[in-house]
Amino acid sequence: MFSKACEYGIKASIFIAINSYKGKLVSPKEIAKEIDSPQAFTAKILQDLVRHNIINSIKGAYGGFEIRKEELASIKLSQIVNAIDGDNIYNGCGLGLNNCSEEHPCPVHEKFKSIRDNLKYMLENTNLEELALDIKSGASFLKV
Amino acid sequence: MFSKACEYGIKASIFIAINSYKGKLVSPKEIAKEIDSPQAFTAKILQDLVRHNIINSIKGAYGGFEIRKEELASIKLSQIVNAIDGDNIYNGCGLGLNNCSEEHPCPVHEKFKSIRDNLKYMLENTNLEELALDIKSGASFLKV
DNA sequence: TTTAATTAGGATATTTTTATCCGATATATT
DNA sequence: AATATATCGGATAAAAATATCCTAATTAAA
Repeated sequence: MFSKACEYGIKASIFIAINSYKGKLVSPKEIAKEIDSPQAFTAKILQDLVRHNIINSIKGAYGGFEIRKEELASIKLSQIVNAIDGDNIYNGCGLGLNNCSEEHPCPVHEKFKSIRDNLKYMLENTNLEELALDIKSGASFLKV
Repeated sequence: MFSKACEYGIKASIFIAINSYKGKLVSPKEIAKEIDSPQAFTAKILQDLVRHNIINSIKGAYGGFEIRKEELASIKLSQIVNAIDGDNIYNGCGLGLNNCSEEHPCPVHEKFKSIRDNLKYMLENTNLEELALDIKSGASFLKV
């Protein structure tokens, strides 16, 4: 469904969100340990998220990554997915046709429509704050 | 969503299905042209589908690929997807956790559940015959 | 039985994705 | 100003996915 990079990006964002709640900055090292991902590769993804203005980086000593508290509830999963994988997963054709549309549909166009739309709706209506709260309460987990 | 190989596999199967209706065998060359895919790579995928008993090959002169007419309606998209990409797309965790479950869910487990289940249901309840009939009637298209 | 047509399959190449390494740059503290 | 601690970013490596090429094996027809 998503690329490895995107899976790491989502999990990293959630972990950063949890810590930003407490006002704590986190490093790629801590993140990679917590989400069980390769550290250097994860760092690249973090840079990508910074460039897309999804997370914030504080450079230099005592630096790290954070997400501004007031933005936690407004950052949607779709932003992270789109930043890393693009929008093909929820906007593209299921069989890879470039010009698939209602007027010129691929064989699975109708069958995929509701699935794709549900996915899109879900990604656009799930925010980081709710995901972070579930981790904090022990309702969900980032690894193992 | 699916790999390129899987997209080609689905489209190839549909094209073979259409021709098998008429009792006509088709070659990798014809298939690749019709679904707009690289020929040799497509041929590999066809071999894979043969090994999985989804399509049938007739070797030697005047040979080609076919699907037994009586099986057209019973071959499901899920079989093709599973043969080429495995079942991860509709059975695996959205964030790649190995042991994601109701008892130990990833952060998006609940949110993904209905999407994954709908996808699974759709793939398991869509057969090659209906897809082939839509192409034949001009209701859907394999390329461009 | 020879020939031509066709799938099977191994070897290899290319591209993309995933992953690692290291020096440059930035910055808070001493 | 010097130092220690971080992120940034370029170079490179490794693995996986995608794609190509060539020969072997098979088989219908002449």
